Amino acid sequence: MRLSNLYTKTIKDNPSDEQALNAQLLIRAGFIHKEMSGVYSYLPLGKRVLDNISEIIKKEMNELGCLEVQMSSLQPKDIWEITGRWDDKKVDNWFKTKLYNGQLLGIGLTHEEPVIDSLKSYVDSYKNLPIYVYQIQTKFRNELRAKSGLLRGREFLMKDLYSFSLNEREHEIFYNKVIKSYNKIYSKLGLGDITYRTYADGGIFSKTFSDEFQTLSVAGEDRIYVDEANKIAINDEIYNDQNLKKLSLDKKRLVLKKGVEVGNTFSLGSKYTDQLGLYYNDQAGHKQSIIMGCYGIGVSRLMGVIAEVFADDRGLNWPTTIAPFKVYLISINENPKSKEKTEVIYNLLTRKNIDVLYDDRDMRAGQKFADADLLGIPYRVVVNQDFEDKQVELKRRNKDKIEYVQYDRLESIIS
RNA sequence: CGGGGAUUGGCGCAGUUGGCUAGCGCGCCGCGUUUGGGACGCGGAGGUCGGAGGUUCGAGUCCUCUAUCCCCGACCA
Repeated sequence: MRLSNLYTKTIKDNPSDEQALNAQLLIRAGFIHKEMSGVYSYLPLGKRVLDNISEIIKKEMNELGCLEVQMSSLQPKDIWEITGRWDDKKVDNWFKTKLYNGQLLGIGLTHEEPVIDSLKSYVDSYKNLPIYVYQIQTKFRNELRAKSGLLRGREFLMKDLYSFSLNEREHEIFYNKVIKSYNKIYSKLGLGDITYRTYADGGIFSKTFSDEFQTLSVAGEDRIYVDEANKIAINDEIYNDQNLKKLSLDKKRLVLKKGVEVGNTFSLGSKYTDQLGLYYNDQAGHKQSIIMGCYGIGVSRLMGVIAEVFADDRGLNWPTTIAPFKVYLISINENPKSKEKTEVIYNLLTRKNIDVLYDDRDMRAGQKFADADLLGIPYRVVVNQDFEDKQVELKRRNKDKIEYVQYDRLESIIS
């Protein structure tokens, strides 16, 4: 993409209505636009990052044998009344609205009820199970207080997976596969070293523990006790001697840190499937309960966390796997010859499916460098008329070293 | 929802004890000089001060209400 085609532009001053680093940088760099508190639009650059994160997640989900769907955001209240979760006293962050005829609707904040309800049309035999369905969809939650930019919004993108298994044993097996898969996802996103599986409260979902995935960050609102050597943690909310013993955690190894919850997994048993009447017939023709699990990953929250933890004083710094573009291409000391060479490189890399952001604007070098840094593009390629034939300058966003390479070698270095 | 802070061109800010045509920086438009780390000069465009009501000869400045944003707390299946 040519930068001259991008309508967003960078700004030097931090917005006055944001304190959170992730929001400040993402707004300054033109990745997101704030619509209101806790609600952001994703602009061309931000949309690419969001899509890249989604793709990584999708790939892992599909490898687990999960099927992607997209459920509705508008929700009828009756199925939620069956489980008691329509009640504002039980679930206090619903957005609710109504049709002109007076019928009440909820705006989706999670999808256990509707996914179960829809499966009733298709599941009646043990032969139909297991079923794993997921979606990446915008969720709406009427938070009392939105905060921290993308970390806690009222409208956000989330991956939610629901599993339906024949029995507890099969559920456990799948549940553990999801945990592994989640670890893979966070590694690919560059967060592997600072993201911990964390024991947490099962909430109203279940009496047992749930698993959270917490990424260490000073911006986090969760307090977790981390066992670094064993790569495990426990949330402050369930931290007590009894639970430590139950989970066989060693108090002496635990260090208190702040984390951002970037994922969670729950074992739901047959609570919701029973309530909503989703059963299967076993081989003997007897009605059996279905064991359910639900598994979330905050996609837009991840974008905020990643922006936050990798940023430096010059701006964003995306991992190569999710950067909106791999290469920021600059031609300076513009003359016809170097411009021509830059065009050649742009076309070459683009043809090789490497995402290049070509800064073809008529601007001074300093501004282009500053923008390359602020946008956090992993590789910067500079063409200068003084360079010999095929030589270009290559610099990584997170390193100071500058190297000079032949441009036909770029592809192998970058990918 | 409790407490604290904020609201002045697109963005970031200043605006004395109420007083004259509401300033500055960034950005934007034009011309010229520049051109490897957010250049410089000259000339322009753009705001009625979040909203409503009130006090006053006179309100961006004072009072009341209200909206929105940020932070702390509570809450977060």
